[in-house]
Amino acid sequence: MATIYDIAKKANVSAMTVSRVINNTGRVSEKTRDKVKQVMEEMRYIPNSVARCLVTQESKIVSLLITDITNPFFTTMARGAEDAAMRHGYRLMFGNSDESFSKEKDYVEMILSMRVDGVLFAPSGDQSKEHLEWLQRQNVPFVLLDREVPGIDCDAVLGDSLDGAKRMVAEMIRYGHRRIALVNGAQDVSTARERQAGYIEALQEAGIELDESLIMQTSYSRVQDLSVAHWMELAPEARPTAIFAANNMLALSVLKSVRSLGLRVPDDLSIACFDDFGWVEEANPFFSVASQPAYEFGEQGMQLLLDRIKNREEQPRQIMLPCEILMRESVGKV
Amino acid sequence: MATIYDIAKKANVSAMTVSRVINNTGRVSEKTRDKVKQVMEEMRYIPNSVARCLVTQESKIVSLLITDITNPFFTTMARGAEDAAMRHGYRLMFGNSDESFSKEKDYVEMILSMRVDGVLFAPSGDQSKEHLEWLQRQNVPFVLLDREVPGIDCDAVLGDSLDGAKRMVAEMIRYGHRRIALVNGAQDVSTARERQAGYIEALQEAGIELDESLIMQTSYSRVQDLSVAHWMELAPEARPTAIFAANNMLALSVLKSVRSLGLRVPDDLSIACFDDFGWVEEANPFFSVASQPAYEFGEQGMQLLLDRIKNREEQPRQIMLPCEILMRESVGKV
DNA sequence: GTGAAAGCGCTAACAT
DNA sequence: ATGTTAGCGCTTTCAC
Repeated sequence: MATIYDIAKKANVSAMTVSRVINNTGRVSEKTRDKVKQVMEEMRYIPNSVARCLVTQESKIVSLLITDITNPFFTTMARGAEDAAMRHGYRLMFGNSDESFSKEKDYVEMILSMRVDGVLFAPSGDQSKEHLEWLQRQNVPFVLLDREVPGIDCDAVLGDSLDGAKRMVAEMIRYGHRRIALVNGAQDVSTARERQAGYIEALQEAGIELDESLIMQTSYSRVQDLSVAHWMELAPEARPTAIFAANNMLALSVLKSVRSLGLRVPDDLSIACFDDFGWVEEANPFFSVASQPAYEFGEQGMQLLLDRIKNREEQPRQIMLPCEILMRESVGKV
Repeated sequence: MATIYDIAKKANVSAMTVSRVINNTGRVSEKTRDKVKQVMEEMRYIPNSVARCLVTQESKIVSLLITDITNPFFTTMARGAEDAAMRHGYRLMFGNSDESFSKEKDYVEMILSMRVDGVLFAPSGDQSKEHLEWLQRQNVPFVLLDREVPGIDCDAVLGDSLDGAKRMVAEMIRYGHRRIALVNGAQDVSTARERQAGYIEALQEAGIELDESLIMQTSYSRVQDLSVAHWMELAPEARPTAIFAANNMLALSVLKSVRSLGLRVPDDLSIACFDDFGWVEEANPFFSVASQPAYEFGEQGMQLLLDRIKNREEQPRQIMLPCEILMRESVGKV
């Protein structure tokens, strides 16, 4: 590939002049500029951002690390982050940790060694603290998305998981459900803890006694073999009439299991969950959800990150985005 | 951040020795190696891949450019590509062109200037030729995914769009449908042309006359305002009893429009489409689809790409992946 | 087994 | 308005 020296030689100027033309910096005469531009066209010159990054110490690239690229909540978030980055002249590099600590580590290593300017980080869990401290030590700005990490005080865009879960469960209670099961993500993820707390508060306020056996701890990632059979085989009075899933992927796993038992939703069992299904839900409104503004998560997170890159000394800012309770077909009255 | 010189100084060796330790290349005595490793730990050294890339002229990064990050077909493909890349010691950089020529151009520029080792490229349409020729001129290896581009002879992983569409439409005919509408992507995308050809062949073989007014040309990207009202308002004998959507996103748009008209699927109208919905469909089997092995698209595409990076002179290879017809609830018998 | 020198492609700082 | 020099952090080559 052509370098600025190739251009310089052919245009009879110095490399520095070529650099000035490329970056629109410093004074270059109209005539020289045109000549250089013409030669760049001819030789199909493309600036080497690797070399540029090495000297300027900035890449104009920010990284977005999400935990599940097949989850519409995260891909919609990615779209928001992408649009905001582009608007400000930054390029976005996606990474997908797949809810896995070790894949997350791989991506953090890549991010660090590539010297990106900042990271939008949806942590896989509390252990991500290690990775975040790594970023801090290397002085790489980051913003947490969707999930907090205990012990890390930083910029973040979070949803109100406690409130959302509480309101959704309260709504199910209003529909007449008294035995509501919870299928939760792993306890080392902040949103899972908060959604469980919201679930418990809603039950308490309705005077319903908490039944620990109706809580299933699993994982936000695609769970292939999730089964609710042990609940559905209970005696009628012990059997849950509704299940609250702590995220959308879990709701799909629950639905799969329910369907495989030959049961219908909502006739035999109601299902609600956190996070919606983006485009799918819009066309095929089925699940009752506590919906979070995914696009805004990405957009506002990117805004925080770019601010932080400009000014590293500011106080950390936390943004909490509200969620909306949408009751749809999947929850029936008892 | 620490450099190899910082390490070298502290370990009382030369930078070259540090480099040897990092890369496990050349002979370094046990003692020196241990010492260097220890200092690297202490100083939390992270290699600067930007500097390394500048000298070695390779980044060990490949790029995956998809056209819709919210489409499960492409995100599943991304997972396949990611897994295959990781297995071979490459990092993956995602890009999302959003079915837009100009966003695609931005990403191609970034890819070129970052000097990635290769590109897995799902083109936005025939005009992508310009971008691909750009890559060719700069000698960047690439593999086409899902869509061909006329005039570009290269490695590719494609689905059998013609066959899939033909079989799906034939199946709908077998269900008793005679008036089947087609909601298609843009004509400048190879899969849209082929799916239309398959649709037409199936009708011909069944002796059904083609009615041009039952073909709608739109775009694969999320179409907010797609309406099928003009068809549904036709006299009963002219009205389609089924709609074949050329991809999954279009099927959702169709469903949305159908629902807004107060019609039920499949009772009032049947819907089928190309590509399935991944995880959603698995739990909630509704759409009849011509399903493509999305994960394998990514996986095999990455394999082709890494082969190509190793050996640039080989003949171009094309892989055609079969698709599977899955009849589900959304198509009823007439 | 280890080190010194040169250079990857670019830009910042300082000439002219 | 344009050019020269130096150096970003690393590896390649060659010398010891």
